[in-house]
Parts: sequence; structure tokens; C-alpha cells
Amino acid sequence: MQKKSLKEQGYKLTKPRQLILDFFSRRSQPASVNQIYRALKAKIDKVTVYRVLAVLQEVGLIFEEPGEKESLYYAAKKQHHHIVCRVCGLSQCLPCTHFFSKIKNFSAIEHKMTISGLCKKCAH
Amino acid sequence: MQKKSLKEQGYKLTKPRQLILDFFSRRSQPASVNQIYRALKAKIDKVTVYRVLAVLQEVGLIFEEPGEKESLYYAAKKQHHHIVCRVCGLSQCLPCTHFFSKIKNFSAIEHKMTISGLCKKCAH
DNA sequence: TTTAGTGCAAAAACTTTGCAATTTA
DNA sequence: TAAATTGCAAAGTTTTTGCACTAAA
Repeated sequence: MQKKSLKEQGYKLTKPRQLILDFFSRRSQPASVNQIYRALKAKIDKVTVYRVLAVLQEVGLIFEEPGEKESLYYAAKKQHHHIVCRVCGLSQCLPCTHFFSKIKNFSAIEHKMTISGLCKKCAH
Repeated sequence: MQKKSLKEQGYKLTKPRQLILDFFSRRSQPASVNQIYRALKAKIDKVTVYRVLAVLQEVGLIFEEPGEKESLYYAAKKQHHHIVCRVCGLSQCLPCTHFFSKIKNFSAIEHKMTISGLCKKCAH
């Protein structure tokens, strides 16, 4: 995961930030604060996990998906979606070019989507 | 909003459940627990709001969209999406037949989507 | 009347904040 | 060394749980 963005945008490259960036580069699945914290417990505080994640979002290196209980954080590679098994949580990437038509290994599919933008009044 | 489903699925039609169903039938926008509670404060407890919403979801009359801070609950009419202004919260329905191609009044559009299903292992 | 559902209080879980101590550039 | 960042403790929020009381069928 490119670490330039941090410095480029005026943030220092600290040990906790490196650790979390490395964590994401080793991992293909999204992760929760607790999962990240468990992995790095010996090295950083949980509050720091929250704060680092906030910075990484601001810089655009990850994005947050609020969940039922806790938020999940995704490495922001290219724009893509995930299909997630409701039972075991297995997830699979769906690059936008593929998408619905290519789904073959899941049944009982449901989807939820949020689209946001700026309405005319707020755009200027 | 049809109130049959509750009884049909073995749930009693209680006063709090009626109040919340009525609340949703009077309202086109999604609502949070606190918004519902504020509207009905004199009549029901906040814990009851949580429990009623859980039942209404189970019955399929509403669905939950976890958000940054709190969840939003939508009346489950037909399958549809919303486009929401990030600044003022104005939201507009997008029946599935329309969709992306028809968006004209918003700029700087971003979208987030979750698709779930049952993977082969869990489907049986 | 019997079982499901509610209200109240309290607990649990996730996230944020304040501030002194530490680290980066 | 100056400014940003961390850790720890404590507080804030949202959501859940336990249990006696109440209401629906």
C-alpha cells in the first residue's frame, strides 16, 4: 500500500500508522477496529487504531462501511463491491466491470446500496 | 402500511407496534431510533422502539441501514435505493428500473453497496 | 387466563475526548 | 525543538439484557 499519501498530505509516518498500513497490505478482507487491535495489541492502543483509521480515511487510503455492530474498514484499492455470505462472512470482490451478471456462487442474493452526491442547492 | 404481516407471523398487534407502523406510514424519509423515539416519547419507551424495530425487520416491514453513528430504518416498500445529499440529507428514491442513468440533479456522486447471499457451503 | 410484550434500570459495546508524555520531521 | 501524535483514563453514545408488571388474544 502506498505510504506516500500520508506525508504528501501533511501527516507524519508514525509507527502505528505503518503498522496498520502493513496490516491492510497483508490482508485482502475488510477488518474491524477490534480485529486490527487484536493483531497489533502488543504494539498500539485501541484508541490509536480509531485515530489512525480516521486519518487513513481522510487521506483516502481506506474507507469505512458502518455495520450492524461495528464498522468495517476496506483498503481503498479500486472502486469495487463485495458480496458477503450472510452465514459465514466469506466475502468476494466484485470489480465494477463484472458485477451482478457474473455472480454464480451465491444464492438468495440481497443487496443494499447508498449513493450520495451533492444536490444542486449544495453543489456550487 | 399493511399490518397483517404481524399477526400472520404470530406477533401481537400492540400499541407500540401500531404507533411505529403509523409513524412510518406518515413518513417518506428513513428514520433513526431517536427520531422515532422523539416523535412518540410520551407514549413508548426507547427500549421498546429498539425491540419493535427488531420485530418489524423480522417480519419484513422495514429494513435497517447501519450508519456512521446510528442506524436508519426504512419502510420496506418495493426494492429501491436512495440518493442522499451529503450536505443537507435530502433524499430521493430510485426505483430499480430507473437508476444510475437517470440521475440528473446530483453531482459528485459516490456509491456504496453491499450485496449478500448464501454461498454454496451455507446454502443447502 | 396464559403467553407475549412493555417499561424501567442497569449493563454492555463501540467510539470519542482531554491531557500529559512521546515521537516525528 | 516545535508541532503532531500517542497512550491512558474517563466520558459519551448507541444498543442490549434482566425482570417484574401489563396487555393482547
